[in-house]
Amino acid sequence: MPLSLPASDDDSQSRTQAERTARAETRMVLAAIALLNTVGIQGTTLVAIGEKSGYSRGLATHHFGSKAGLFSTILRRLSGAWSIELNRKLGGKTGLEAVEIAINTHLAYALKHPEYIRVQYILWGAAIDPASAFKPNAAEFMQIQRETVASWIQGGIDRGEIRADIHPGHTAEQYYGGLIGINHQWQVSPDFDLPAAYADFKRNFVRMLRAT
Amino acid sequence: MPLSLPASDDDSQSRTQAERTARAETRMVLAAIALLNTVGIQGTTLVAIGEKSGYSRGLATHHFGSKAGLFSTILRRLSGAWSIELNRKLGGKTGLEAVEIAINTHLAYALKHPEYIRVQYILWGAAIDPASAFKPNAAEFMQIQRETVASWIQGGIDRGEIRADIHPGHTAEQYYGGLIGINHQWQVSPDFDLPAAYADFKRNFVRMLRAT
DNA sequence: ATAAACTTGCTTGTCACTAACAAGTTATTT
DNA sequence: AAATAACTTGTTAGTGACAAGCAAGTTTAT
Repeated sequence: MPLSLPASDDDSQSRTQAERTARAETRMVLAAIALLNTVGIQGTTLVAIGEKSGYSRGLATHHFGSKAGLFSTILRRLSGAWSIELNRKLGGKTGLEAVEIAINTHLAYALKHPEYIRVQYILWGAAIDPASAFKPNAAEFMQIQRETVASWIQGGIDRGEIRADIHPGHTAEQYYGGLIGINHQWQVSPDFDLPAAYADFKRNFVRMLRAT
Repeated sequence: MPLSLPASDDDSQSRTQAERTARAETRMVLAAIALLNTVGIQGTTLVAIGEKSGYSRGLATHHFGSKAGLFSTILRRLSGAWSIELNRKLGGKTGLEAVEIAINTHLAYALKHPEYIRVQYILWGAAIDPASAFKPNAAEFMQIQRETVASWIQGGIDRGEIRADIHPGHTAEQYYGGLIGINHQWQVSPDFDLPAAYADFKRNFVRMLRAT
């Protein structure tokens, strides 16, 4: 499920129902991402999404059911696009190498697609809210990511390149916590030096893992 | 500016204007904290705050000007209460000891006042939004906290107990990032083991700092 | 093959609720 | 008692959500 529209997105050509729906959803998701980046959650109204994407004011509500449903869909799409990118760069590697590649890919992705990362953190931030309907969504994604990281670490331990006294699960939490915290500060503080923070984090984290 | 009301908060007694205003603000802030913990940002309406705190539906708007003004006030109050607590525990210490005390105090505070920490992270989460009016508020608080942490680290370097090749500013970012990330995961994942994550973080962070 | 019957996608109408402002009322101060 | 500050009530534009209707696409019967 790619995030962008097909290259030739010509209007006024016949489509099957499935294509029509997919096209409408993608266009609305893209409109919502653009709106979230400029006018935030409050400003991203269901009416504005429908109209900005070339449909009626009612379609977003009809299609996503609710504003929370829309955000849930966006998070799923963004997570999917990120997973594809990461796996492409990883190529099945594990251990220290996987950790380093993952951190590098995180930074590169944040610099290449800041509008995606920004939306991801806007929505993750909103997911903390007790009434957030897409909290399970965010929690599940993090859970899966943590388990992936833990498996890399376990692989490194098995191969002897990562210290044996490290707990993969807890360490994956530290890994993800570090990334979340760095990105959070970046989003809030306009002059935050993201590359420097990533470099520091990578150096410290790898040094902590490495077997002596 | 304490977060709670004075011990004897008797009704129907004469007050000065300043007392009246302060009492109203504190009662509304407490009502808002309770509402944020249960029904979230959307559910925390200005009408509900006024009525829950024993006033009219219009007072919250009148007093805070806007919903963002209310949240800004809450963040200022929470930050103030936290700073007092931290300085009480620190007693002017710096270096490795200060870092360890600060992390311990963070955990203890989160366990003792989860409703305060929760609101802090709900609002910090909302501060990521591009349209957030209290983003400067959150950014300033983090900035000050980072500078404080950097000064502890500098003190430790001067005394030779912290490695000299460490950059205090960048390391303070890593410190705060770690804490933010841990708390974020705790807020989103109900079964997250906060004490274990704090223990891990403290061990790794201190080991990274310590001069060999 | 084609047209009617049906299904699904999309639009318009409507309603309860909210933030915000303005104007009025009550409490404190001088 | 006049003036000022705190608080309340009246009102409005705008939002999310739902319901009913319309149009495009798909299936089935002849």
